[in-house]
Amino acid sequence: MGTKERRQRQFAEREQLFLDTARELIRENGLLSLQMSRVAEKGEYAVGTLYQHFASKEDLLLALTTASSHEHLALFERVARWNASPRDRMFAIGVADKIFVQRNPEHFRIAQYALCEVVWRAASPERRQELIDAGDPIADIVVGIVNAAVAAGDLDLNGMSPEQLTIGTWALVNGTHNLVHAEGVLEDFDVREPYRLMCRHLQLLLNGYGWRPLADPADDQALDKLIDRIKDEVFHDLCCEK
Amino acid sequence: MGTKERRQRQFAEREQLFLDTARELIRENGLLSLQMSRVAEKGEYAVGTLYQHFASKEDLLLALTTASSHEHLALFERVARWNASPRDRMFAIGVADKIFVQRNPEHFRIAQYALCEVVWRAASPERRQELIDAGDPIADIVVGIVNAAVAAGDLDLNGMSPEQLTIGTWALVNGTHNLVHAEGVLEDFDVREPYRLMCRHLQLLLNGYGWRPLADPADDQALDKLIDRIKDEVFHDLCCEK
DNA sequence: ACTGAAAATTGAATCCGATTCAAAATCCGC
DNA sequence: GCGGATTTTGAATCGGATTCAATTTTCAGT
Repeated sequence: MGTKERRQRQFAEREQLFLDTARELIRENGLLSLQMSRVAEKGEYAVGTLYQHFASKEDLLLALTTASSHEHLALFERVARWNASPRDRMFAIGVADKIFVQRNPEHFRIAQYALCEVVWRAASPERRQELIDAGDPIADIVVGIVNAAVAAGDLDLNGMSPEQLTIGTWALVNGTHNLVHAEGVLEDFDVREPYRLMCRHLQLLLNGYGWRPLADPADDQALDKLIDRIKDEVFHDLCCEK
Repeated sequence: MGTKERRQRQFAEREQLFLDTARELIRENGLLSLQMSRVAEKGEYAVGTLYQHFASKEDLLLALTTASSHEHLALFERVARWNASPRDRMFAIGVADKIFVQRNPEHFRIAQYALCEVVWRAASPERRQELIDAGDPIADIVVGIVNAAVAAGDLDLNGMSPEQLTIGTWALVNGTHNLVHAEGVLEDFDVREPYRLMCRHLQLLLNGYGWRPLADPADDQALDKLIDRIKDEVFHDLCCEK
């Protein structure tokens, strides 16, 4: 009597297929030319079937964003499980973020669009809730590390809540992502290593919170060693690049 | 023989009318339900006439963003002309930004959407260039103040260029704007005074660059006095709020 | 004031792609 | 193998952006 279960499984598999197909089409042709009929065609189903899964194009876009967020969370969870000092884990969050961007190069373009009023409002409440729910545990992990850092005496929040610090750094990180992924605007604009700049500014922010400096900024070797250690201990199976 | 000139003037006036009308419709009904036919109707022209001005809906959205950016620039130019220390002028930039947001409450929602790949790519190259050009002088003013601050010994860039510092702070400011203006996502999320948080983080950043603290953070009165002075000397005709 | 070519304006018709839904195909317990 | 339930299909519909032929207005020349 496993019929129902099999059907559910097949349904879930097909949803994944559609998500992968859409992502591939976006990667190939850009978000602008994404068409529901093409997603269906490339997935080798009729449009009606695609609409069994996603009530609208907007729902599909939110679902894509949510799926990426789950991958994002999975990376952060490795860090949360990593048995290391808050200082090292906070740095590992940065490494995780970088790996996430590498593995989901289109995520921020899609997310930026999906969160715009026009797309957000057009999507169904259920999909919106899913996306909200996907973000919470990601923030929770960062807040947890901040709390651990405070407990370890690495950080002095000076009356501010861990959530506030997290939101503030999120604003910086997200602003940088948007800057980097802004389509075209910056074509002729020399943004030199914006992520390195972001790291520096994060460091300055954290220093402002009494964070013990991670490493002597001039000591690149110590930094590289830490990054290698994180890649080795936390993301060993994901870091193919040398 | 001023016929041509008059026609050009009338054309420009009508363009302004359409922009105002569109902004009003967005304020009333949201970006999602903006329709070209409604803009034309509310402006009391036929759609064809609207299309004389804007090649597409996307062009209209970029034009709206560009127009707001010009207002943004006008506020910053007051600061640039203000005869005060770099430190005070940098603070005045913050005040200018706040006034801008108050006077253009829908700007960031529109801009966030306009810069998404989908809208950006669909717009005409001319409109895109206009928007890019509108942003440059805004950044230049901030860079100029940063340079003045370095010259005055208020700021130690430590090898970083003023442009880089400006981009980094832009990422923080813009990330905060996006956070605050994100539609709906944060409905049930307690973002306590995100702008105050941003100011604090900006302060920390600038401190990290050796910026002499603006004021004793505990000395609210000195801060309020400075803000009052800025409103009085720079924005006297705009600050209606008590 | 009148005329006709040029410029501006109009809005009905077109187009495109998202979405629907009645029909056809498939599944599954008997 | 049957028949009702479920799933899939894709042609038809729909909504809104965009076009463009027809109409109206403008205005220099008379």
